[in-house]
Amino acid sequence: MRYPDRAFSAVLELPSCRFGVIESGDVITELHFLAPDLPLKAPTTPLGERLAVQLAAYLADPGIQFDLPVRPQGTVFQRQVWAQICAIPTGRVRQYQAIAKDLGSVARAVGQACGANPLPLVVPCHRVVSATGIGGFANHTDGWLIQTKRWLLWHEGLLI
DNA sequence: ACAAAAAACAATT
DNA sequence: AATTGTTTTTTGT
Repeated sequence: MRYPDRAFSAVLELPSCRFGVIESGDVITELHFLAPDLPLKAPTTPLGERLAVQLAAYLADPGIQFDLPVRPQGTVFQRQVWAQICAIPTGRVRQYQAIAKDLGSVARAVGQACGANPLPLVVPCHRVVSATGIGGFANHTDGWLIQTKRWLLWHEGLLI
């Protein structure tokens, strides 16, 4: 997996892994799931602090919404997919197919756009699943990343 | 440096 | 195993 060259302004803790934050100026530009064995790093910026607070709130109650200044950058198609994903309410899932149909595209293209999502969790790409199973996560179909997707769905009451 | 071609991809039938 | 749409990487000029 390829990590960005810029440094994380904070590395927070999730039950199944770590969660890295990258910001530029006054907005968050990227979030990344990181391997569970990485060292934590306390937020060094007001924005990182704010995310840490909201993350803690989400861990306590999956119903809360993230409210952060973000700058999503991507192609037109990717932003359309991300907009569809943002429209999925907490505790609900949607299939790649369903989103593809709305956009006049195909499921596989939607999956690829999900993988390109720079703001996982805030843009809840974990709520998008395949027709036959759980689908992939962060460009993996197994390993601790997919475990993280399972955990998130479970946290929202969608899996046993 | 650019345009074209090929390959890759979180899927579905 | 064939196919889909989009993005990324490779190849040719």
